[in-house]
Amino acid sequence: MSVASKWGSKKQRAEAILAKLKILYPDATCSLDYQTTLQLLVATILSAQCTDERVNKVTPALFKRFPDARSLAGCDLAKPALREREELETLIRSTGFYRNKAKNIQGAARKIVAEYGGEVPQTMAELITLPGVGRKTANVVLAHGFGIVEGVTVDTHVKRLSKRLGLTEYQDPIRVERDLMKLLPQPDWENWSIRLIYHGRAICKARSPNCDDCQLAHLCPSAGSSNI
DNA sequence: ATCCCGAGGG
DNA sequence: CCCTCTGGAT
Repeated sequence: MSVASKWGSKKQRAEAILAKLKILYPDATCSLDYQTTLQLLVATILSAQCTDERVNKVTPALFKRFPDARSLAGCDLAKPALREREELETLIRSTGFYRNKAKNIQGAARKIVAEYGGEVPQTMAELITLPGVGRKTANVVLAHGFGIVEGVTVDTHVKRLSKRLGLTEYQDPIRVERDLMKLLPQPDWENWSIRLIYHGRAICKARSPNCDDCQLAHLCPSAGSSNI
């Protein structure tokens, strides 16, 4: 029996999954800790290939030492930039990829100071010109920082679960995003990602998905299968 | 396709 | 030991 005949159309199933997610995770929000949009941007860059829990362990000291774009850019310090970057690297070291992340955070901060008056720009086109900022990071900053939903945030969890749920065949995040944008109502794009991430962390884990405890199993073509 | 990178789980 | 964690640049 085909997936379509057993579960209805892809779009119907997507909306049924969305409705169930809203019940399962009614209060789901971005789990990164931050006070300003700049801090949200920095925390999101740090979250690459790293748990949010770990990011939240380093950001209190990080944001105390470097509270805004100007301080991250090194403009208000007499110290040479290299010394400053080493200090930044030390503060974020445990998040992994720390050399690239430090370089990107400082590069992004400098560009924000030089070209945007120290304020995080509010468009996708501008955000993705910042070093270390791709479409995923830009979507997070736009949605949570500015309330602008231009697309669906596709990270490792959203990609994995959307594929397991039979809503896309692709691996490429851009194509996954395009499929999800067609299947889901625009006002739900952002909360879809947040809730799917919660579900991915708690139940539909990358290595060993807990299909026995999954409230979406009746809507999932991969449930109980080893073919995932 | 490959590299960057540490920490935690199994 | 190997895999994964809210990726992005080359």
